[in-house]
Amino acid sequence: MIFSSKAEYGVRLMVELGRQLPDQPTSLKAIAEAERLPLAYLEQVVARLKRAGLVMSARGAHGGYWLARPAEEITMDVVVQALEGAIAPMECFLSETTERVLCSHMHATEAGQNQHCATKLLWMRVQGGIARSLQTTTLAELVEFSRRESVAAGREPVAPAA
Amino acid sequence: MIFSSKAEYGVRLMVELGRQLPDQPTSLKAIAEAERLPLAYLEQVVARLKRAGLVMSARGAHGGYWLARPAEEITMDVVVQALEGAIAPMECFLSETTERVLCSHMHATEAGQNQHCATKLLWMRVQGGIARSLQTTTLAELVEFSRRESVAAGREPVAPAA
DNA sequence: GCTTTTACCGACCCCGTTGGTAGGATTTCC
DNA sequence: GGAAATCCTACCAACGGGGTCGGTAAAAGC
Repeated sequence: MIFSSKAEYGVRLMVELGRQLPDQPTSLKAIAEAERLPLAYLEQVVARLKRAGLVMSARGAHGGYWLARPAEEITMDVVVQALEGAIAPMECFLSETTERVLCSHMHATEAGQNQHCATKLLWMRVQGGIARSLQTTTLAELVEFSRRESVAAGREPVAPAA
Repeated sequence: MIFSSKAEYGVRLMVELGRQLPDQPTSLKAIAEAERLPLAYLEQVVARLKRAGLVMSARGAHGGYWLARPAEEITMDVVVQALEGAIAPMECFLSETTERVLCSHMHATEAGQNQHCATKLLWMRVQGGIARSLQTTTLAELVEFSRRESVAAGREPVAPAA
């Protein structure tokens, strides 16, 4: 599998926040219940989003999380990167130090020369394909998609206080 | 990481076979030495390629493996699929029984209705991006790429018998 | 027919990551 | 002060990845 459950849960969490009024805190508990996800685990997930500056939070009673920017300005490559770390087709596409993706992908020959290994071309294309699809999708699109679905099902964004 | 070392090794193995004369067996040992890969592990990798009908083999002395079809007719989605199994962005994109990718990605609501979860749109796009890049790359391209590189480095395809 | 070379097969094993849980500390609102 | 929330760290079981090992079967050369 390409993405772990962290990506799945994190994206769903972001969508849920995108459905809310801006700048109004939503508690993790409400989101966990709405999405049927384990609260304690969601805490770890949302921590990554916070470190990446994608969400803001308020502690204490009536606290919670909200989007740091409008959903239109959040592209999914940033979200996924925050949740999964740099995504790359292969190990060697990662520079340990910078966590940035760059392709060395060489191996030494007997003559001591460096040579691009044959798979480089393929992994570059795959990586390009993924990056493009993530960069061209905004959180706002997913929120809109989600709204259409839930209107059809007659579901509220988050269980409102009864 | 998206692909495991099986994909990496397997692709390199296929490229190495693509560099050989057609229908002439090349031993795994030669390939393992040329690519500096563990022979015992390569055996497992090549077994997958064989099961998928991508390579053929002959046992005994002077035996080995060769491509079942010309490299021009082998697209990399088939190769990667053989090595890694069906690739999907998320667990739930896989049908257990068929190993074919199909997206149910629903979850039940309180009302008992099914609803596409919000991430579906995103994963679909990612999957499309990957599939396209794999389908539009042929083994022949990688072989050509590899030849250009090794000409520059003055390297032989596989160590010839001395 | 024996040896060598190869493909083929299955069991095993170490280790890092995943997907959590547990328990607490701290902050804020009422 | 108590309830509701975020925050933080440690821990843990299970799984998959990346191999190794040992052995068997077949084909070629002598």
